[in-house]
Amino acid sequence: MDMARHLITSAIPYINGIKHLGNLVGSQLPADLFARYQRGRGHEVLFLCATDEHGTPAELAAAKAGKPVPEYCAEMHQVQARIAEGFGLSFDHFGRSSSPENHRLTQHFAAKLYENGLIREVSETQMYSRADGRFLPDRYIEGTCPNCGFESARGDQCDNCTKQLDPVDLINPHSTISGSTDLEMRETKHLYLCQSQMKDELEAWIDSKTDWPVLTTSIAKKWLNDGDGLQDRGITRDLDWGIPVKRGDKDWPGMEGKVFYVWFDAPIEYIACAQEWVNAGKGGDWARWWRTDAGAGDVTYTQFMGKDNVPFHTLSFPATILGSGEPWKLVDYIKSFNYLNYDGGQFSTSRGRGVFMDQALEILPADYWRWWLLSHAPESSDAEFTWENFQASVNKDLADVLGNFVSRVTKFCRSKFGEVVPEGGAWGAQEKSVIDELTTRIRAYEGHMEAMEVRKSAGELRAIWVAGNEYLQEAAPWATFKEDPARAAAQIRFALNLIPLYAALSAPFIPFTARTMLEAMTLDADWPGDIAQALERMPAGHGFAVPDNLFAKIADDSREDWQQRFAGTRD
RNA sequence: GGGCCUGUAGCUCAAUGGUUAGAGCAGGGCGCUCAUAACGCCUUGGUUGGGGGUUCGAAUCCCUCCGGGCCUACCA
Repeated sequence: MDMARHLITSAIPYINGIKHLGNLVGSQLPADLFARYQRGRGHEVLFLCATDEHGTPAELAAAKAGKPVPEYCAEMHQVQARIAEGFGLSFDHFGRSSSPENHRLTQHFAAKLYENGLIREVSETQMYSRADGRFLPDRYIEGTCPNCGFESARGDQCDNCTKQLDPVDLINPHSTISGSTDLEMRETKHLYLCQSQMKDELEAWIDSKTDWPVLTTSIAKKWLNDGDGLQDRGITRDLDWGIPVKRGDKDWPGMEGKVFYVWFDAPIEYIACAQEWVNAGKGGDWARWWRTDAGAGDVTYTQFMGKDNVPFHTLSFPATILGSGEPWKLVDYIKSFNYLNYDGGQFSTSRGRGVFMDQALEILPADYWRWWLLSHAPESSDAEFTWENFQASVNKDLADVLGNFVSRVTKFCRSKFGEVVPEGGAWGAQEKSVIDELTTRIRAYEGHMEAMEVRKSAGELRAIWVAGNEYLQEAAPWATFKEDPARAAAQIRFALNLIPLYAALSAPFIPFTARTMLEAMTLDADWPGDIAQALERMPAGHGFAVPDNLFAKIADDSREDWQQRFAGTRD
């Protein structure tokens, strides 16, 4: 097989707090699924993610925690890194958008864009809060809606009547941070990225991507063509914490004290993260992944993200890369996801509603979550987490279909032949028939995984597990053992060999369990090419151990407890 | 307001305009006894949100109405 090279990035999670299961299934988890699959197929993979650390919310969260921003971010990065590890997210590097590498690279891109005439200065007025000592983004200002009278209307939009607002329109405006009404419109100068100049180029590029998910292209087209078309975008902010506005390593006259906007520097971190990966001693050459003049021409680059991130990845970031005039690698495929809702509503951090990543790992192993989330990934529309559905899927798919299969095979063998692959007999028509079915299904599974059809992949994998139980029922080694022990030995040898096969195929979904299965069989993972051959990996005499039950069922009591615990404070 | 997505079995979801709309779960029946009372086989269940249209043929394309969701450029 040709060795391909896959660059894979997950949308980088914001530093402000621990993410919920909806965030996880929208980017990091499917990205990990794809990365593990491509590695399993023997391809070269660079899988990158990072924390997105700049912006107003980070500064406010640090202030609330009573810590300097750099310290707060460093701590939260560690927290997120540990949780990611707990979920088995197999990043080659988990970087930080505040890294020195990203500072240099972001300033470099700004210089190139400036040289190419794609940056202009704009003088504008923005709401300034004297009490808070800072400019406030529109949504940090609340007041009474001039249209409907709603008293908690945000400066960008009224949550009650959904009309778009300008903060100056609000009646009795005040800061949501301090409550202060001491606000004024103050003049400030900012840099804008001239995306509008690149509209045609971007549109032609989007149009060429006919295989992208509708969700991705429809959002991109909307931004390209809505109203007056693609608008130039401010890429600087008046904040303390961020990447100082410079042209390369030179000062930018008139922009002292300002930083780049987080949505300018965050995607650049995808590249800087590869440099961090090298500087951390994990890799030798980042350019062969990112520079088409240094070998990245044969790289396939895939991005994973929730739908809210699509405009930045389809338009702003490509504009940055193309506008630089340098040979950077552009994304080849953007896989986007809808949202996961929680039990009839949205996940809510402020109301403590829904399950967050740290809590999930406290109550159940990562594979339980990975399986449910991936097999219900919100691909075609928003999806919904309910505890009943979660309980049913985990108990049926994992415990009954896969876990019990491994249990019944290994325990039967131990009681009749000992913990060693039995000798005798040969495969017949039944085994041939199973090999044919598995071959068909595994090739279909590979097709779905290549296409990043997550739910279809999960469905096919489950059918592959079911085939093992069907075989046992038909072969009935417990019956043949009485008449023809050699035949039973061949049957159980065949069934035992399904275990490492299943482990290899299942590893992208449930890596921890897959490892347990392989360790019990004392084998390494090996992606099956020829299935008949793959089922000869454990010959007669090969020792194994009966593993503990792979999955515990979720009891009704536990489910009800969790349902209560994570319901949050409703209204 | 505008745009996009979505509505299919009790539940979660499939189905390049082409046989009788399919899976899993749940429900019912039978079988098996190796296994975590697990597994296998069979089976009930549909006016594809409503109405109209195009077509030899519509879940699929068009119009309209109803419901759900998302986005709408200063949260990230």
